[in-house]
Amino acid sequence: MDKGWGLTLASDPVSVFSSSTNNSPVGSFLKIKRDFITDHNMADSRSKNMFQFPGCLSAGQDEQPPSAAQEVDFFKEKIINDDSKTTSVTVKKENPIAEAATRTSLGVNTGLHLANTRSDQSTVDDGVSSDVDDKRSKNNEKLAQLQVELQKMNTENRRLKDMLGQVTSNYSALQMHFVALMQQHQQQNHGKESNTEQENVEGKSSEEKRHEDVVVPRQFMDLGPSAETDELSNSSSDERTPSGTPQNHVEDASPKNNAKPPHDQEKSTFRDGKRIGREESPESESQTWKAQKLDPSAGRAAIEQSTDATMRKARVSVRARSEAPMITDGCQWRKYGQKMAKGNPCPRAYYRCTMAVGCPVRKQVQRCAEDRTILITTYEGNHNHPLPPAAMAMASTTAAAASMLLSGSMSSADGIMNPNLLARAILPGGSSNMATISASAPFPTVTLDLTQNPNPLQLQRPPPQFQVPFPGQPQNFGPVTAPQLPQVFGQALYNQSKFSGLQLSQEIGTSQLGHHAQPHLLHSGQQPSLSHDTLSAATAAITADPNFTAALAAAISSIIGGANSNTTATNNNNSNATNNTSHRN
DNA sequence: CGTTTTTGACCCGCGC
DNA sequence: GCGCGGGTCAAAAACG
Repeated sequence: MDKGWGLTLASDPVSVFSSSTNNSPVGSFLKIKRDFITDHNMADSRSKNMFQFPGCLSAGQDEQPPSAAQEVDFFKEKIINDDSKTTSVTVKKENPIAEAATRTSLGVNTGLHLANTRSDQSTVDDGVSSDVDDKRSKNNEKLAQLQVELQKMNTENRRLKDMLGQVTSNYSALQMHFVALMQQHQQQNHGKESNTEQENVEGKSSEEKRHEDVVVPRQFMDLGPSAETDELSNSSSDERTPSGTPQNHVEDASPKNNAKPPHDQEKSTFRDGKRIGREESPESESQTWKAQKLDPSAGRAAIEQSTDATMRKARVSVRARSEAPMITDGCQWRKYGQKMAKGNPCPRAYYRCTMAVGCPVRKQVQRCAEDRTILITTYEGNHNHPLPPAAMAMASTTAAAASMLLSGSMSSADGIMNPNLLARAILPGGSSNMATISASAPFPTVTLDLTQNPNPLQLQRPPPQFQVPFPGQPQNFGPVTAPQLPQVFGQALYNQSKFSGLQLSQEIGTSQLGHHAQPHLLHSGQQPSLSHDTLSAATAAITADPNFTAALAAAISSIIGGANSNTTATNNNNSNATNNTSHRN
């Protein structure tokens, strides 16, 4: 995942600009974006603010050389000084001198700096020569020029800032849009699943379920790199040894817990940390340790680990109608516990992902007490392994929602996210019955309600705010550029439709899920019910707006881009290392 | 025989 | 400090 589109949408200088003002909703976006963009600068104490993201939104941090943080800091100083320079000339004269060494050492030069340097040099020269007053007047002229230049830069900075705000806003909207899409896909899948199972004898349900768990993912494995991703992975995921991990290495790799023995480390963490300490921690620690052995820059692994821990605090609850004991989300789960939850006669089942050793993802499945046809599945954590496209739908959905939740909680000063923002992002149409947010402790939770069908696929109307021209955007978009998007997105939609029985053309304009003709179970090689015509028409409509296309390209690339770097199902260590997103997550 | 599920026990945080 | 509830563990049972 080399193409973090966060990097594309905003370079570091811009991201730094965004860090100065964060009170407005746009500021919230900016802050979110900044976290994505500059989280390579957050390996310090601010790493707690890091959260991973599905796809490669924070992939840049893994690609940044260790000096990247310095560069960012430098820019910060630069900005501060730029601000100050607008008010005073004398300050301007001093700071550039002080900064000159820094800038020179960093190999970064700005026109401003050069001008100041020349000014200083000219001072010396003039001092040697004759007229001091003339020299001063010249200097004043140059300073005036510098001021003008500064004003220009400030203006451009503001423009970039605004641009970034728009970009991040669009990004957020897109992401939640994607979430909504995935929900839709999953919902359809649920409907298909439940119908199928209703037709079968009760006793065969488990067999049916397993059949689906196996067949459905395999069915789409042929999507290959274009659809396969490790969008949720964030921690290096070699084959892990769940136990017997050399914990001393872990300590070394975990700067926060250096002083603590591993056990105390586990005990001292939060409730969630406790879980991590108990079983995820050995795994993650093992990952960290291995990464440290294999990768000299293993310190990032610890960051990733903490990122993962952060990610696990967010939960995504999916409410869906299903007769099956568990919704089919493409992953393989193993039940490790069952409890009777208070206030609900139905037991709550605990599952953990078994698609990869040490995958920290868990989920809880419980039927709704009021309506037992509703199955509430709560996901937690990020997959540290590649997912089949079938699993991607739900995984990316939940990871995106979790990321959104975390980003939202981080974006506000008091840790409470802006629900309006999310509601707008999730539901451009204004409906609010699809996703609810609970930021209450201990775990912020996003509930995606698939039991009611909102206006599906708002993609048909490109949101009007997608007007960012994305100047210079292609630089980091990687292979997924706007002209390629129709193919990519179309393929993605097509694949998703294959996976979940999404009926794009039928969905548009309809609002009742139950009215859909349920597609037959799709088998390998079988065409989905969605025709290419309708698909292409919808794709064309979606991609008609080039700006939306560009933004969507970024979103898509963030999710499926991981396949470019890694398509192996055995080990995605690389992608995890470069995909610290999150997410993904 | 290996894997998965079941289920009682255990741990831990939180509220009283 | 104690009880409660959520979450996890791990031995035993079930399954293929």
